[in-house]
Amino acid sequence: MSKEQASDTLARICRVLASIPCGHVVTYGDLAEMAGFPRAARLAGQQLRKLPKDTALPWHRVINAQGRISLPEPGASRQRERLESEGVSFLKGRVDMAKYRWKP
DNA sequence: CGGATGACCTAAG
DNA sequence: CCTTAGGCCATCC
Repeated sequence: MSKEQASDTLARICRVLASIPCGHVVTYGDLAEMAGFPRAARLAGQQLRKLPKDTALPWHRVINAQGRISLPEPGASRQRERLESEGVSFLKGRVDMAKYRWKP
């Protein structure tokens, strides 16, 4: 794979990421699929890991299919705070997917 | 070029 | 609810 493609992959992920509405969430699998990479959930995480910590993109709106934070501390706390601050509540450590999952 | 890697997913015990 | 096992995919090294 050339560098060009790798860079484009991140660009695609970011494009979708930026389109996620405030107060909603998507799974890694969804993000990958919407970016054009069906079944490449792990790729989504790998790409998100590249984002600078001060990015303006809503990286916090991405969680795993179980509705749980899939990020090691201290990131997990920061993600949860951001989500709660925009209206996404947690119950038993999980997000109510049926209610907050964004599906266009 | 080929195995290792990871912010994953699902089913099953 | 926790653990194991198998599958997946592009990128990394």
